[in-house]
Amino acid sequence: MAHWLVKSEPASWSFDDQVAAGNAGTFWNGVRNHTAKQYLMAMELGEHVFFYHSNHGKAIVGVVEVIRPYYPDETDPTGKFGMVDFKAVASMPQPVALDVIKAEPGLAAMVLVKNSRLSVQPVTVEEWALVCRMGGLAPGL
DNA sequence: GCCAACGTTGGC
DNA sequence: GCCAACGTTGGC
Repeated sequence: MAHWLVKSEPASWSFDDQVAAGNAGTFWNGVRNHTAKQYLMAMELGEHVFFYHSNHGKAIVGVVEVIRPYYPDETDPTGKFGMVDFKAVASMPQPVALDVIKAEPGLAAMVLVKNSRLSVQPVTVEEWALVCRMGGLAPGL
């Protein structure tokens, strides 16, 4: 099972919005970048994904689960990009802020640190476990 | 197919 | 609100 991280501007779509969508979940789109698309396409059913708030927030605030793998996004006029469906799984008891991530040597290689503009990114098993621990979340998630 | 110009993202 | 980094576009 691979792990991932997606970014969302909370003013347009926040983790609270995701939680409000309940177990039925909802689509997550807005990817207009081919690298991000590659990762989005690689997501499999049941995989877990960190939910990061960019700009206002700048913290990993929760975990979502892939409940429907990649499918076309009809709102994309170019027809090139697709989306997945997520449902909220857990919110971080203690959100893990970007400056804390940057200060943690074990997370220095995170894509979030190295390529801050990529909106969908892979997370290694080690990074996943460490961020969960820092956020006060059970590592099994 | 190269590369300059432009647009967008996102941290500060 | 500014600006650096990066992706994309389009002229050649």
